Amino acid sequence: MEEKEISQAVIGRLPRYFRYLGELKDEGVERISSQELSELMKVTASQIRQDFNNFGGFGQQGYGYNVEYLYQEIGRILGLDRTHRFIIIGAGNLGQALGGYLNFERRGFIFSGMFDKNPDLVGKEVRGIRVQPMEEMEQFIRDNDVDIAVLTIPKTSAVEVAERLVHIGIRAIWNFAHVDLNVPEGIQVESVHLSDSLMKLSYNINRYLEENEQQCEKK
Amino acid sequence: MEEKEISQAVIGRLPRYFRYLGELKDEGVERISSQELSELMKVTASQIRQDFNNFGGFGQQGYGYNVEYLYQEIGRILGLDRTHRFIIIGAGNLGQALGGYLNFERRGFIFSGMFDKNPDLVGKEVRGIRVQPMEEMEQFIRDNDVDIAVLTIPKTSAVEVAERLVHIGIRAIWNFAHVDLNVPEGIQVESVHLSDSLMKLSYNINRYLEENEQQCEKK
DNA sequence: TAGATTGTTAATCGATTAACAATC
DNA sequence: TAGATTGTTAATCGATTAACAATC
Repeated sequence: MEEKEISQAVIGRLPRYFRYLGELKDEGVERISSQELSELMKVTASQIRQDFNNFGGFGQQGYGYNVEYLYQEIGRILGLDRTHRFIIIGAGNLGQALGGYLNFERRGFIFSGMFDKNPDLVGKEVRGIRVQPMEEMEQFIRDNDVDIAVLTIPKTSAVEVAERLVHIGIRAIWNFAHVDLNVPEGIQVESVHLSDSLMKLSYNINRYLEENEQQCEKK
Repeated sequence: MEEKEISQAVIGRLPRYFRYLGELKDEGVERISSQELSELMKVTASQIRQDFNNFGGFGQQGYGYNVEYLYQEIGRILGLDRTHRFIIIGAGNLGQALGGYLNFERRGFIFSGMFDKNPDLVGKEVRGIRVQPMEEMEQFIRDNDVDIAVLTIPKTSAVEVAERLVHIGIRAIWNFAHVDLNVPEGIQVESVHLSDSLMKLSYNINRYLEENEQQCEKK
């Protein structure tokens, strides 16, 4: 039974489909064609159909796709029908921001614990969760069936904490530290490198400026 | 004078090169070959050479690349030799986290102003910057030569605020709201969709679980 | 000069788009 | 049945990798 591997390019587009379908659903739209969806999302209808057909036929010839059904199926593919318990390591502003973000809860991501090595932050509460010292992390993960650890700590400590997480058998790491984490196969890492994102923006600003300067010179 | 357009795939890799080269530089490494760098970064040497050669020849046959020089050149390509003034719109935890992030300053991104529509937050200070009411945004952008607006507000207000920013002639938007912003050509938008990132993680966790379940069944 | 390693061209691979037969 | 639109195969495009001549 050979399962074809789905490319990460496709996976990366699923959340966006999910978002648009959720909005359509909320607006009471019942059916949509790949053509209509393509105009809304500014991608090709071909790509939409190809993407969905990686997972089986969700549509019906002559009709299109049922919004509610497709929404649910994509949610299921993304694993949003299961619950995932997560802890946040690093109780600074970013950690607090993520802990307070209620939309995660709606998608089955349960904020279960928070840790910090700074004694001043220990004991503080974020959305009903008390910040604990780092020493209690391993025990807490074991006792509370934690799937995901969110790293909102500086890169200097991130590597070391990641090693502890791997050792205790964490399933996934959502990494906000500005460093690449090397973990064994089977442990999932998703990194959000904010400054990389900002640098890309900077490049595109300046590229645009330069193009315009050239055009002015031509005149 | 036909300028070849650099693909966003390449641009997206530049910040990572920049980061590794910065670390090598700090460690006092003087020269590095594409082969060595490829082992460090876990990409192919071929890709590294191709990427760099989009911008001209930075290396020397038989020698490799000078770390310091390459680091500077990539920084320049990314526009990090210029300063960019940014304001943060939305003074919640995420906005405060970004405002407090000192590393941006080191790269030439100057935190200049902060705005919120909530009167309770107006007047509060984040790293010496006073939160102002939304009404003052346009005047502030005009007076302070602001390049980038960072949106850390809910999606409901993000679309409306983005329109105001476009109207006043902002150059770039760094968007953390969970919505796609449609802006005219020439205004740069870089979106960080945190829940999309979390959903990708969720997919990969569950994919791995399912693969293992299948393997168990086989036995 | 000999060895190393780039810059660059050519080959391969994968992802996107186009086309259309299948079918609701 | 006729029209619409999917699912899927084939064509195209772009990105990655391999190979090697140029050259430091």
